[in-house]
Amino acid sequence: MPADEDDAVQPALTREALARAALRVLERDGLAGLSMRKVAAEVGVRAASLYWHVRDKEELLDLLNDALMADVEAPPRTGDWRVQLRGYCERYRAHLLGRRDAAKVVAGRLAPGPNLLHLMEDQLDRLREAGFSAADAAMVSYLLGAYVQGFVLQEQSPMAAAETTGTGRRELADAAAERFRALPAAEFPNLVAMADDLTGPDLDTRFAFGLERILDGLAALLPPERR
Amino acid sequence: MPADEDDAVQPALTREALARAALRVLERDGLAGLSMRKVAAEVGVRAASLYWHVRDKEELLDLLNDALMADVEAPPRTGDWRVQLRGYCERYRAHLLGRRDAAKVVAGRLAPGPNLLHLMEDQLDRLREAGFSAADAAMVSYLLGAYVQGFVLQEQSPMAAAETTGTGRRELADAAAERFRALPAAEFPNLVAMADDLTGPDLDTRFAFGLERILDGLAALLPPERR
DNA sequence: TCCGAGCCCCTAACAGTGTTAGGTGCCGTT
DNA sequence: AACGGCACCTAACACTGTTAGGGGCTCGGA
Repeated sequence: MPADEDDAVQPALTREALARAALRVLERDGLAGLSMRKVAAEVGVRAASLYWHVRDKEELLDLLNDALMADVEAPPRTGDWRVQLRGYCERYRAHLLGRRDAAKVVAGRLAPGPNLLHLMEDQLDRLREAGFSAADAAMVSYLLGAYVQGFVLQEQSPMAAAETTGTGRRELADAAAERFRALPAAEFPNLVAMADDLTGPDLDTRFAFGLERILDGLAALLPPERR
Repeated sequence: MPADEDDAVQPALTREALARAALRVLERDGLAGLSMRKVAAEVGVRAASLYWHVRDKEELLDLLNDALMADVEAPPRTGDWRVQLRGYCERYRAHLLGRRDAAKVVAGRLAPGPNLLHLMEDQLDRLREAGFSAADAAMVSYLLGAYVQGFVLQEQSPMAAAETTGTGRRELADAAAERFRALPAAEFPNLVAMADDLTGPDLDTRFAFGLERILDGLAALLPPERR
């Protein structure tokens, strides 16, 4: 049984090939279904052989983490800082949303790989050019990262649940609203009254809302003529 | 062998007792070391018996999730909306930081338990009182949740690493700065130049920075006289 | 008083997990 | 021709979540 069509192109079993194989397994079976044995099979090898190239499963996940960051496209370098930063966050979110369980893999993983480093470099460069101080730029980068990772982490779990249970996102949101409405009104007056507000707006507009608030807050850091 | 000093106080094996046991195992062995067998042992029972009270490990984690949210103390209901909201986020962060792997457990877990519902209720109430519209209040709650969860998730992983490797946080940050400085300056000019800015400020000030930016952005939603 | 029902726990096992020890063939160098 | 190390292998270990089936225990009804 041919294990992998890459074998012709990439006969050597490198760490990069391992990362790509892990990426395919992740896409197929999700993070919970990603095992050393499956990744090994994907490259046509038995599990123990992976430990020649990689110390741990943890190290393989680090590789996978960087592979996940491979093709995040940076926004065009046109327009003011606000549209560029917005573009960055939107594309980053879309990228994570597009790969299965990406947020869970990325979440809380230190040791940024080369791909992420390039992204940071580019982002910091634009922040400096926009007029943010070095100290502020570093903080802003951290802030934006925390927001979009946190957001995607929360929105991607229901996506996975919807996939496995077969229910659509609209039905899931409606069910959530129903749960809020069913709460005892004496104890949770706001949750009951705001059930629609809490579950109604789709995640795109929720993400955009938060992002615009943050950008508003960042603008106050700049001298008035550069806002 | 006595399994648990709670046995005298709480002889019945309820779901709540299970959640508390899981909490103790989490504190002792971390999320990776939390197994059904260990939780069972903690309540003086064998693993298979847990499945009488709980469908899944997933369901046990839902219970654990809510147990984790048990004693987050709300800030005093004094001062303007800004100090109250800031207090909320700071306490929430401190609470998560105080329990081992809390962020990883909470991250991306849908189905809020009763404890979290009470928190949301209280927070929404204050937002409404501050003058935010129902739609805005719902969005703001979501935004703040994403930010602090995302932030704590990123900062708690190094804490775990520091614990297991025995190195202090300061040394860890210094090592990170060193890695940035060692990068090829032609490819990563900003990362190299800003190494200190990126790793220097401690996480408390980084968290506060992002939070103040967000609060600034939220203020713009309110009519000028209520800011 | 006996009997069944349901609750709550048990043992045993299954398939699968990460990881290590030790062995084996091949390939380039000396 | 012998050697060293690279890159794989088999076999096994301890552990995981989960299920099947069984056994007491207590209760309500006949």
